[in-house]
Order: sequence, then C-alpha cells, then structure tokens
Amino acid sequence: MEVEGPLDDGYSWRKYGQKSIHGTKYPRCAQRNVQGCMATKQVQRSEQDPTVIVINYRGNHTCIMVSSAVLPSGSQENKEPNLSIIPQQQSAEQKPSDLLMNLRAGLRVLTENLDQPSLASSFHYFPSTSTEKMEDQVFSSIMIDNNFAENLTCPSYVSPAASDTTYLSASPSGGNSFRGHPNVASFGTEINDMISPVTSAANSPTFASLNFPFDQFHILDSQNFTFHNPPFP
DNA sequence: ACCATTTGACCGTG
DNA sequence: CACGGTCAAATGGT
Repeated sequence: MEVEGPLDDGYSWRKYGQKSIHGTKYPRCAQRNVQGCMATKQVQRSEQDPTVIVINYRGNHTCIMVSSAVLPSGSQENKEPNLSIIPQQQSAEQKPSDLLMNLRAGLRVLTENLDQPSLASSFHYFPSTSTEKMEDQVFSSIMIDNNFAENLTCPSYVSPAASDTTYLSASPSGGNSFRGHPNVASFGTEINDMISPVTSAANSPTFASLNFPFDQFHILDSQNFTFHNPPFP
C-alpha cells in the first residue's frame, strides 16, 4: 500500500526504540512525533493473535497533523512544533485515502462528552500481553490488516499471513481525560483484569467488546483523533 | 551526504 | 534488581 507511509495516522512519527518486552514474543516499537510534541506511539504485535497489531498512543499532541490528506487546504499551518492545538472539528470525511477507508470500516469509536450520562461508546479491545499495563495517558488502537502489517516499520511485524479483515479499535484508559471519572479511571488501571475473563469466555478469542462512556476526547477515526485533555504535565 | 532506522546502552521506576 | 522507556552511535538506504 503506497499511501502516505506506513500506518499514517495523520502525524509523522520517527522510530526511536525497539524493545523486547518481558513475556512477549514480539518487540515493541516506540515512535515519537517528529514535530517534537509530547505524543509517542508504541506499536506491538499481539501475543494472542499475531495478526493483531496493537498501537498505543501516549500523551497529547501539541502539534498538527502533517499528512497531506489531513489538511484539505492550506496545510502550511505551522511548521513549528508545540504551537497549535489540533482542531477539534475534524471530520472523518477529510481523509479520502484508501487507508482511511479501511480504518473506518472497522472503527467503532465515537466519543462524546459526559454531559450525556447514558452514552456508551462501543469499542473493541484486543488484549495484548498479560503483563502489559495500560498506563495513564494511553489509549490504544488496534488494527488487523494485512495491508497495514506489511507497512509497519517494525520488521518483525511484517506478516505474510493474510487476514482480509480490518479491525480497528481504540480504548482510552486513564490519562487526563479520565482522571476523576470513576468509571473510566478504574477501567484504565485494571484493564487487563477486566478484559481477560471476558476474553476467555467470549466466542472470539481475539478480542472483547466493552462499552463505557468516553470523556472529553473524540476519536472520530483512527487517523483523526482529537484530545481535549489539558497539556501533558 | 543526508536522513531514517537499528540496536545496545543507559536511565528511571517499582 | 528487573523491567520498560529513551538515548545515541552505528548502520543502511536514497
């Protein structure tokens, strides 16, 4: 897939580390936003299902998206980092790339404010490792797609195995957005505990579905998410 | 030559 | 001390 680059999510990332995580077969790649903002990205292959790629986004973006497809016009915004906040009125229609189409196909997440108390957004979480802890400032998105896997920069991620299914999911956990919100806060720290039993019992061994109310940030699609969090401390 | 990635080392945290 | 995250020199590609 020769779109803008591997797994382009609207930002430019530079890989700065690859570590073998204890108890996992696959290494975890760490990527940092090249624009110098605090956001980092971790990419790891799922233990349970090697076709599952787990992507953790950490921290807040203080930069703008750089992907050519993201900003329809006048993408000259600012080349300087740390200046602008991501515009929050992004719409999923702004990225007409094939990649986006694929992503959107599996996307389950649309967040809302807690103003609407009963709102529960559905998303899928693919458990990755037993030891993995979902930290503050993290939400993960997981996608399975052979096209994506081919384009991941971690060499070990390249998978000849084909899966014609595209999954994408996102799960916020902890972080500024959720601090102080009882429901989500507990979810953030105990995510694996919560997920595991569901996973073992569920029909699908690869992921569990959860519903919970989101708070304060939007994930309109995987390439086009917006944090409304306060700045990274 | 420049730039991105790789990879071992280093550092912080629990 | 173990583990995970980041740094930075080395390496490879363009």
